[in-house]
Amino acid sequence: MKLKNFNLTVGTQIFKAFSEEARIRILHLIYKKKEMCISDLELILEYTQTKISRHLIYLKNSGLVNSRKIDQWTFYSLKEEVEDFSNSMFSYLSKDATLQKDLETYNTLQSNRELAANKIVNKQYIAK
Amino acid sequence: MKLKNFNLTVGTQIFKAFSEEARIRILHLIYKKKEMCISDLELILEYTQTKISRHLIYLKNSGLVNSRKIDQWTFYSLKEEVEDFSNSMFSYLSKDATLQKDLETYNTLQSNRELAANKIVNKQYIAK
DNA sequence: ATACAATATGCGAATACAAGAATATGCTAC
DNA sequence: GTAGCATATTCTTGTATTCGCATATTGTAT
Repeated sequence: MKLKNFNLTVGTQIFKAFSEEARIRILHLIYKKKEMCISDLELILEYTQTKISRHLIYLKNSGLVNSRKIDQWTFYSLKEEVEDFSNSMFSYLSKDATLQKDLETYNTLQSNRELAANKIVNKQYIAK
Repeated sequence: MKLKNFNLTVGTQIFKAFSEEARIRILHLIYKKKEMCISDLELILEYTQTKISRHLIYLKNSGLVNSRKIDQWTFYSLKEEVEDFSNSMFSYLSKDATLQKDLETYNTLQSNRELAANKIVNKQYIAK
């Protein structure tokens, strides 16, 4: 589903969201993994909790992500309307070393069962 | 021609360039009309000279535009490497009312021969 | 109730950005 | 040389961003 009115105002807001390294890395993981919580992003990106929390709130206020609580975790997911746009953007960035490494780090941590996502017993929670 | 290495660093820089209404409107006219000078942008967008000059220098430093002098005018054009990317971006924004109006204003001013582009006698100058 | 985990927020500091006014530069024409 | 035009730059002001630290909030487990 595409953004209905991608005008100047909405556009600048979305571009601004993508104009920060931390936000791109966060968005990228959300985009690839469908859902991410702060503590997992903390482990993967090695940012402080404050930093990640704030950027996620920024992204939520900008209308790029949704959030929902599962137990003590807040999971953030990409809004349907921006999936198409994000797809374009991340195809441009598909070769970036940092973003590739982030995905590898995710996989390693998941294999080692160190992610919060592993602690969710009922897998239906995670299923989109 | 595509950007060879559209990585995180280059990406955030380009996104930042697009995250400002004034810069988008300027870039859009450059994109559509191939070349624009400050005084023409001043007439069309009704921004101050300082504002336009600064944003153009910003865009040049960010590697999005080229510049060349013709007589007393400095003409700015899109860099080949970002044409593909700009094409995507402006297709998202193709329905925007402000951007459409800017093009109409350009046409009106050009018909009335009020643009600097009209004052260039030798049309070969403008031809890309 | 105490302790802990995940997340959010108030505060303060450093930095970056955007913009106008005035001025400077450089080029053209007379 | 003087005047005028197009553009760039300096100075300054106000505003926005980003971030860490410490603290608050909410929920869970014991």
